[in-house]
Amino acid sequence: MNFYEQVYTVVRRIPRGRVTSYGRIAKMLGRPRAARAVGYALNALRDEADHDVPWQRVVNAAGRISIVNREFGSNLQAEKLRDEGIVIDEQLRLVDFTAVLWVGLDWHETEDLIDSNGK
DNA sequence: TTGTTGACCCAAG
DNA sequence: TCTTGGGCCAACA
Repeated sequence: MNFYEQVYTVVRRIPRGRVTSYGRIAKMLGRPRAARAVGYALNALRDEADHDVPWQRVVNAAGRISIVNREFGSNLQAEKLRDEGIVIDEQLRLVDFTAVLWVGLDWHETEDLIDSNGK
């Protein structure tokens, strides 16, 4: 199981209507400083036609959406999150970030998850 | 092997 | 608030 797959495994555990951050995911995987790599992994999803990873539930540590659309005034990630009931303002900030934040799993639990799921 | 590039993070100012 | 700078990790040429 490579790093990307580990990231996806954790992201799939995020409940609907909740969010977490790149850094937290990295921490769950036992790599507290690999946040950038998590973003890189999610970026790679765009090329995969068929996946069930709720990438929209991952934002940066400040509770803001990091993906920039060239199209003015709309943002795919914001739309998806609003569909789940999350309130986002015009500047792509999650209004109630702390309330919807998914604290996630500790390293130990994540390890088990990856083991049982991995090949 | 080296350098560059990100959907990042955090501390300062 | 916002901008900077330094630090980090993984993929890729």
